[in-house]
Amino acid sequence: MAKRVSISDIAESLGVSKALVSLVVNDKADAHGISAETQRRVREKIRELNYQPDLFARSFRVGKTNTIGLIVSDISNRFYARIARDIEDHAWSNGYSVIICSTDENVEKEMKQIKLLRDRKIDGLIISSSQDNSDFFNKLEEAGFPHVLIDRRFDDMQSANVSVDNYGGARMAAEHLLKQGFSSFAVVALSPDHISTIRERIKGFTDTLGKANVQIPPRWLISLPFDRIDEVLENRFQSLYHRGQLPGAIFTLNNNLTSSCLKYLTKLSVKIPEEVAVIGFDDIMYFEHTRPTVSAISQPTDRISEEAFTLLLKQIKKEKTDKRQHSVVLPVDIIIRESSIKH
Amino acid sequence: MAKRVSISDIAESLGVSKALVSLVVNDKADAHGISAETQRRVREKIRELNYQPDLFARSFRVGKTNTIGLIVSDISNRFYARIARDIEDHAWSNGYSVIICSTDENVEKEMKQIKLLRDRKIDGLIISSSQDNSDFFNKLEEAGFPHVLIDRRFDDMQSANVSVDNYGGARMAAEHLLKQGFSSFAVVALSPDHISTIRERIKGFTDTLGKANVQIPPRWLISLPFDRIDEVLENRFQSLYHRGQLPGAIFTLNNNLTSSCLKYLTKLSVKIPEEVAVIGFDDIMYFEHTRPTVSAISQPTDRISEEAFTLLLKQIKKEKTDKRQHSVVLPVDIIIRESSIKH
DNA sequence: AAATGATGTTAAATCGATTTAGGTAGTCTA
DNA sequence: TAGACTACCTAAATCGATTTAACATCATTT
Repeated sequence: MAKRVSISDIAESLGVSKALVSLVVNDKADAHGISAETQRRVREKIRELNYQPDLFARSFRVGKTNTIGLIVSDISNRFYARIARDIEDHAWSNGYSVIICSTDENVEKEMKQIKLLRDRKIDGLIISSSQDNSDFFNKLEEAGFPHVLIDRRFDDMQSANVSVDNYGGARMAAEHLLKQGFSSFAVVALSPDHISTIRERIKGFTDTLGKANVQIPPRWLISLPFDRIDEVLENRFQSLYHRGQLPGAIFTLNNNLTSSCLKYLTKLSVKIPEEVAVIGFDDIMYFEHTRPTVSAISQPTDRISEEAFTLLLKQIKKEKTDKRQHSVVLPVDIIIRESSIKH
Repeated sequence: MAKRVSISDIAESLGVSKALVSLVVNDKADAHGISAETQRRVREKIRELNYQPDLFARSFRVGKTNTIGLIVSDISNRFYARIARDIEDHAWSNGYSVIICSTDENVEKEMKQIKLLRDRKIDGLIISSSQDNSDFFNKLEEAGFPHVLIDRRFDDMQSANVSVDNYGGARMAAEHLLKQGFSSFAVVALSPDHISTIRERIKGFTDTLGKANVQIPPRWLISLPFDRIDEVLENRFQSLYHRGQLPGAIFTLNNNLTSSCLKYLTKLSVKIPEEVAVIGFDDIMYFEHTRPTVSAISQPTDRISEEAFTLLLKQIKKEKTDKRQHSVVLPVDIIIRESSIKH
């Protein structure tokens, strides 16, 4: 394995200083009055020896790695997979690489990952956090570390953040179901109940039902632990089914939960939407093709990624930003398909 | 933003050398006969000043970054998303981070990404390559750079690699369709036709049909450009449909293609499987819930990830490996659902 | 002829660690 | 008491770049 050519090799073989070579490489030669002829010779030698600057060494020196971190609960979830892809694209076209971490909704793991990423000297972080308050990120903000929270938010939050109108989306879902004439409702949620998206979606839904004087009884507020969604949901559905206590309509709080509901209702031969209607938060392509096709609140993943990356880049480049543009809330759409149409 | 505590700060405040502190930090103190008392003082000071070694500087010095690269055509494709997640898990539990890149089947982009990742001094690379020959990777192998090819393979390949039995899977699909009594067949493939998975799947399918004296006419060999799958497929289906030339059964070569077929056949109100049957390579969870449910050849993504990471780690750790264990081919399963059952 | 200015270049510090070949002081042996 | 040995510790090189202050030359001005 031939040793790599370093800046010293160029300098020595040309009888000039490393400084000069560095200046040429970084296009600062003119500004430092290096003669055109010398620059030519350096460039020629660089080509001749196939010198490629060691980005790692440079990063070490200048303290910038051109790498950002992306932390989400699970990169294989379609919602986050799409966001990851979009962010990767934006990163790539701006010369950044992205390190991806999945937390499994585990706060401790998330903390370790953030620590590791900072040790690795990433330039910035985009994160959908599982934490239950903003303390940590407020500290990060104070420390001036570039970061953008996506998807989930906190109440007294200083950090830049991009989220969607969860409350509004849930309200649309509720209004739609009410208009269809359903009268009993269940919510299938995720169990760390401090997560803002979950809270807001539940609130949007129940508030709207409340206005129509509809309450959701506790047995229909189903909250599933992240790592045992399937198992627990199947049990709950079974027991509700056998007691004849299935609701008229179910609002599921993310695409995984929607899929699981589909799966276990189907397994019980419960007809959707005739016996139980379903509408979910977060739309994915497959809901167009399932049996029945599934109604969902669709989130603009591409815009989330774009806004988040833009906000992050501004912080990294230390551009002055208006704190009011710091917090972006994007609109959602309701996509009505068969699963929520009253028979 | 308070400056970080460095090893010199510890050394100075204690009146010892940086070397000593480093030895203590790296648990090499005993081996170097540093007295227990001194070690205690160092550790105490480290705690007191909350010193955290700069991993980046360390990486620079020792030439290991504890970072690996993962390059695939599209991280938002469910197949790769799952693999990414699994690899990330293995990496995390072994102290590695992973940088993810999507190539969009663009060889030039792939080359640039590899170059960038190597510049960033990743310790190893797992890649599903879009290249059309093994030259580049053979060079990489010669250079001793740790890497594992996944999913796609090359003929005269030196590099470690993990793939599945594409030929066998395609044969199963063909045999199944023949047994169902279908007599005319189309293949929906991806257009860079040098990709091994595509080639092997086509060959496995056509070979098997050939043995039953069935040929596929050119109009039913549909090859779609990666970036315009939907657009082109819709056109092809429309023209076939209007000329009454739809085949009895379609074999689609990956989960995206399967989804697209579903979409555009449905759009034309073509009944699956009554008018056209469908079976796809690569199973995803949703195929259990689509209308109709979709038959597919299922790949063991978890084992692909596991084998790939294991092989990579061995190379990174420079463990002697038997070249015969260098090339892993995993078995696939056929999952028969409604879409391929003859009416 | 001295001062000033312009032009082109470099020495050396620096980033924060790791590593290796020694050095010192005290004790023990012959 | 010289030499060897032990126990502890350190100086300095190194990884590969960037950056800044300063230094030669030589030409021009006063």
